[in-house]
Amino acid sequence: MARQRDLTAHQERISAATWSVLAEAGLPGLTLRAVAARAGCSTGLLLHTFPDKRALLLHARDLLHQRTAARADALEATGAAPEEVLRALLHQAVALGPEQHEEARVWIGFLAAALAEPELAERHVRGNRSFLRRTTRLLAACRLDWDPARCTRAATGLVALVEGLNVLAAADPATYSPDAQRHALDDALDRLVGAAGPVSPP
Amino acid sequence: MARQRDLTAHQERISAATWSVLAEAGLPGLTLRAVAARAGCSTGLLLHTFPDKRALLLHARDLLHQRTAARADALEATGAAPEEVLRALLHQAVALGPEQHEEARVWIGFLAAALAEPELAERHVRGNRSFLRRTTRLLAACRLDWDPARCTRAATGLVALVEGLNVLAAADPATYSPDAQRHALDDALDRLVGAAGPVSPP
DNA sequence: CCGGTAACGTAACGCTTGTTCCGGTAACGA
DNA sequence: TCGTTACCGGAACAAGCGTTACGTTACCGG
Repeated sequence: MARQRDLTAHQERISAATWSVLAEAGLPGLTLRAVAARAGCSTGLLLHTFPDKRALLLHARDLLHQRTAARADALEATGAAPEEVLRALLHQAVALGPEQHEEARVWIGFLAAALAEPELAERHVRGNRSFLRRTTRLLAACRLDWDPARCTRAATGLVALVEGLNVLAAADPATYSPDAQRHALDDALDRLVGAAGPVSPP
Repeated sequence: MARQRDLTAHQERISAATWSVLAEAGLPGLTLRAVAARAGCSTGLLLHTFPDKRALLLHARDLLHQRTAARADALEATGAAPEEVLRALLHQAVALGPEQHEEARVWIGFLAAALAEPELAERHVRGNRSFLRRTTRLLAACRLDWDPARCTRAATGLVALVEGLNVLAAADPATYSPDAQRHALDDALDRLVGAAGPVSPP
């Protein structure tokens, strides 16, 4: 036999390079050669790891979804009160630090690509609906007095607010500063699940 | 002398074709040949009307901003109460009908392109800040008891909500239906400027 | 230690892109 | 009516793209 490769490791490294290029150079700058240069390999390895560019994009998109879902699962697994989990979930979903900033840029790139690629659109819809379901579930746990329809409507507003902040902050971080985002998010949350404190005020 | 052209008409028609292609085929499908075909002319005319592709994009972007600004100005010129104007402004900014749906797709395309093109990013920032200023001004007229900082913060949340709804509805119109968007927007507005009625309830 | 095999880099291909250039054409003044 | 002049279409260009095919290299079994 002969040498054997670590296919999963290659996929991960190349997907990471895809994110990096997408965040930095945008959708038109996302070429196989740029990704290969960022990953420190040749275009040959790229197309030995993925059948074509579309598959590369899909895998990178799936990885983005898996990563955010894992973070959310970790938050829920802490066993904290639903109010806390909901607040933490939305706060970490918003673009505060430079790392989440890059993620927002990547997200926009994938979204723009999804408008023309049905397969990418399907991933986007699946991911966002998953986020919306999770938010609805947490909100319902906070407001036991609300019927499911009302929870869904309120959660829709929360998710839209979060994604709007992400999108706007990605393009104008000065106006949509971390403080401004936190305020906007907390204002909306306080209205729904009560004031800021983790437990009900005395 | 010889025949003379209507430069402005050409610019408008070509920019309209640019929107159409951008909304339908996305950013990667936006080629000069596709725009020319949609406008019913040759690529020669495109580059006699605009020096290059970048200038074409910038002009189309400016036109989008001008058009939304004109709609907003018209709303303010009606002389209605600021509560009504604010509500109407945000409702028409959200993607309800198919026409505004297409506009949202175009907006996403420009946004994604702006992440790599500084000149487009500048237009985006200018346009969004203008929208934010207008919202802040209207909100301040509704809530005379609030200080400017609070108005700015609340307006930031409103704008983010509107753009978030637009973005999400463009990719998943089933989940973010017109009804869902209206509810989310009215919920947020009712909290800030009082209940739904155009005038104060009896 | 060495053959053989799988993995990888490289170079080339065909295609499409943005852009340029020139020939034809339609309108205006005389 | 006719010549001139600006305008427009379409072919042609270089560059860059995704993709393919082939040669090289590095590893594992014997």
